[in-house]
Amino acid sequence: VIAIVDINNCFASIEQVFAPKSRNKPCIVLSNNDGACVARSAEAKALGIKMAAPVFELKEIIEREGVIVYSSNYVLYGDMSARVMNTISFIAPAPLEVYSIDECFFSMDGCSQDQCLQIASDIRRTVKQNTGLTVSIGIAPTKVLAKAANKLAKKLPAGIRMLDGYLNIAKALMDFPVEDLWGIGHRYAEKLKRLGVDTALKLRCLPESWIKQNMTVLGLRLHKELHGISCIPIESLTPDRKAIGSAKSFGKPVETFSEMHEALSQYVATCAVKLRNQKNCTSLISVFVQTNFFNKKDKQYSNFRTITITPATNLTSELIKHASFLLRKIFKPGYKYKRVGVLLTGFTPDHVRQGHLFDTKDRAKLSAAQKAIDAINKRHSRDQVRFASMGFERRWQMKQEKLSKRFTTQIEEILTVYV
DNA sequence: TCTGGGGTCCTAGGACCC
DNA sequence: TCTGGGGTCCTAGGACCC
Repeated sequence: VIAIVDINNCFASIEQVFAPKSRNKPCIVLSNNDGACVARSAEAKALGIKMAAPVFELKEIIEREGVIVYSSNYVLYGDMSARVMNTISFIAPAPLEVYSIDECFFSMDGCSQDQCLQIASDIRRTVKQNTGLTVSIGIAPTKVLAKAANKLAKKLPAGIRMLDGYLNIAKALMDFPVEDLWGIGHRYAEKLKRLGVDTALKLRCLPESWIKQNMTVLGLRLHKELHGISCIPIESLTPDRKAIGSAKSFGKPVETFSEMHEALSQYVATCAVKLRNQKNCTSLISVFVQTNFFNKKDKQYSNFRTITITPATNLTSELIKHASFLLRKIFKPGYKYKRVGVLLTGFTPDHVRQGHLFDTKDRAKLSAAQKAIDAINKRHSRDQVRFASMGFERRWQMKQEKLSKRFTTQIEEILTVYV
């Protein structure tokens, strides 16, 4: 038996915890650059505001209905998420798989139906008390069915739904839209609907051979899970990343090499910290540039280039040097750029790094310096010590006009309460 | 004016090995 | 006349997730 716990309207709900005036009101959270809507309170959903809708299309409804708008504040969401997961882990009978910022799975093997429901309601009550957030809980024999149960739970006042028994499950899947299944994206949904397969139950009734041929082994796994055969195990240990990247759109178009280079250096530094945190070195670095595809008037350009790094490294200084080299190769003047990005792949553990015959650098010394920088930045704030190439003016930085405070992680930004 | 960011996995095809 | 068998690795493209 598998449970999944999911925070309702996660980002919007977190903002509402810290801004009582926005509770029970339509409230949305925007993507980076305040570009599109990525989270909506129940009231905002009721107004018909769609997920991923661009803000300029929502302008009218925002003004007319007094919708409260926030930029995304990942420091705050990350910390609140950790508090929720921590709370759940004290009550859950098994280790959690933290699947995303707002969801976790855990096993309930060995619990009776009553125990499952009791644990679920304990979790709901305690998370609400500890964090002010509401969670929904789905319980079923497989992950795919638990996800479906979770979706159904959101429509119930109790916020908990358990699916068990082959026939009961069939009944629930009968009016479950196929596109709402975990693992069915818009491509497969279109294809299935064209064949008249519009519910989860109809998908479950298709023969395995058809599934395998048209939806690869991933589809096959999903199909078996719908039949109650668990194929996707709970993984409570998070594996190391196989790729680490950063690519953000600019707040305004960027045309100069120097500004592109500043932004790229910043993104490389961010990736390098993550790389060192998982104790890896990287041997492949790619850089890409992009103009704004939505802008039909300006001429468009995009390009990317990859090089192998020998010996593999995780030093920010070296990575910035390689990234600059690549940017110089693909940057063309005369365009209005929207985005620059970097992707690191080809990881090796840092303690078994392959050396290089002609490498003369004193790596022990460079690593020690890097460690000192990381320690300072960890204790104080991010980028307290940084490379000059990361820039100071930062005119390329993303737009975040409605950013809330980092209430739970910066003492200077703690919530003030008037009595 | 204005449309996010960061990931994973699978498959097919080509190059290459002995 | 006629040209094997059993593999690995890499890449691009496409699907998916939150």
